[in-house]
Amino acid sequence: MASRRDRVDQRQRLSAATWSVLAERGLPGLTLRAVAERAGCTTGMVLHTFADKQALLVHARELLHQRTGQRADAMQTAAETPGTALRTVLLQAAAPTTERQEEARVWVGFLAAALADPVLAELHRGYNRRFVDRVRGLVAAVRPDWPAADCSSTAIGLVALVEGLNTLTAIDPTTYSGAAQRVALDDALARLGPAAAGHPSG
Amino acid sequence: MASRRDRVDQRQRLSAATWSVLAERGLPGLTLRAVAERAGCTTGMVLHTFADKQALLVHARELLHQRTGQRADAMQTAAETPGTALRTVLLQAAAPTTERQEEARVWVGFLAAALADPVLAELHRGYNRRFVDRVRGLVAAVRPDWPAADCSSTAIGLVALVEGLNTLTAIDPTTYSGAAQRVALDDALARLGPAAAGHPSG
DNA sequence: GCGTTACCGTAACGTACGTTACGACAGGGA
DNA sequence: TCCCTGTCGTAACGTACGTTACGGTAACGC
Repeated sequence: MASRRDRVDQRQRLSAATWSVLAERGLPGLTLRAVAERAGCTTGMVLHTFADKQALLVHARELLHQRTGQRADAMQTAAETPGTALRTVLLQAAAPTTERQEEARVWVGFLAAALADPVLAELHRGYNRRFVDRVRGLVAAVRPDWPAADCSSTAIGLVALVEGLNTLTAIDPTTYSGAAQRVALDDALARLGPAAAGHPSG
Repeated sequence: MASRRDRVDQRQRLSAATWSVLAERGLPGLTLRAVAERAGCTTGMVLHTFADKQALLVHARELLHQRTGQRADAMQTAAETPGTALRTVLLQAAAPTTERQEEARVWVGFLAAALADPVLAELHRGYNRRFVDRVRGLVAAVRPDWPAADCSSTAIGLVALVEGLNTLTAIDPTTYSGAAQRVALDDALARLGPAAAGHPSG
């Protein structure tokens, strides 16, 4: 007998609920009961869809990466030049809008959870290294004249800047406003030359 | 009757134990029992010294800021030029050594706790803004010819870079090694001109 | 030396967590 | 129609948490 309900859809809805609770209540408030209440079901259904809490966390973490990754893909393919691709990818990875600030809080929550959960830590490292690789490739496309080592160090610096903006915006959106993030990013991109400079239109 | 034991010393030892547990077990493992065990006492003594868990957390957070602030003060006053002052202050704020990586993990833990605790959040914002002010002053000292707005945005960018390095090192010390952090920081400081360039001696 | 007072370990309480077991219910095959 | 299998809500379990109450103990004032 096949499944009477859509299991994949249920997993996604529960992951979204996990994400929502994590953004609103923070890591200590992320309980199975809170997730079930947000998803409109019971803990029994949650643990019937996922084996345990860690499986739910892992799937929610994968969902977060999937969303950000798809957005980065869209930005990268839509860009006309490598310079705009690099800038838009980095900018959307930061948290310039209120919606992205929620993602930033979720990201910080997963990061803190990963410090005590080896599985989440390994996921986090993998995703972040993939992001560094993506940025490294874009830097190399913008500056083909640079040696690989320079592209790598530049990519690491850019990723650290973006994730730092993410982290700081999560706790202090006033100081680290969207405009301030754009300025900081364009400032860093200015070292790559005019090919990666930001446009006035945003 | 005066206190028979040194209350101040006890608070500091308990805060250090809080810090130690937070670095080792992460935020979920930070319990009063774990802190008491690490400090070599019982939960009764912990809650006799601090009113509740949040008071312990707040004091430990203040201790972390006190240590980093004192280190920054020492670096700043020992520096011979504003350029070296800015560089050393930023570099020690990052996590180039194993010891600082432990601090970085603690910092991330407090950050995640602050997302759900308004008191810790306000503390975090205050400390971070003070750090931004410090960096802004050093940037202005290095480049007196820059307008104030440029100094502010540069300071925000440098702080975001440093905290980003902190965050990423906490979970992936391999990718974000001490050498990589120095390169990324010197790369960003190169935009301030030769006055803030890093010395080969480290 | 004795009463008082502050200190702190012990033990328990209530609560909330993750997890498990069980029963009700609904959809397909014979 | 009857059964059987999968699905999910209900309720409970054991555990660990923050917190509180209480008793023993050691230091100070007299």
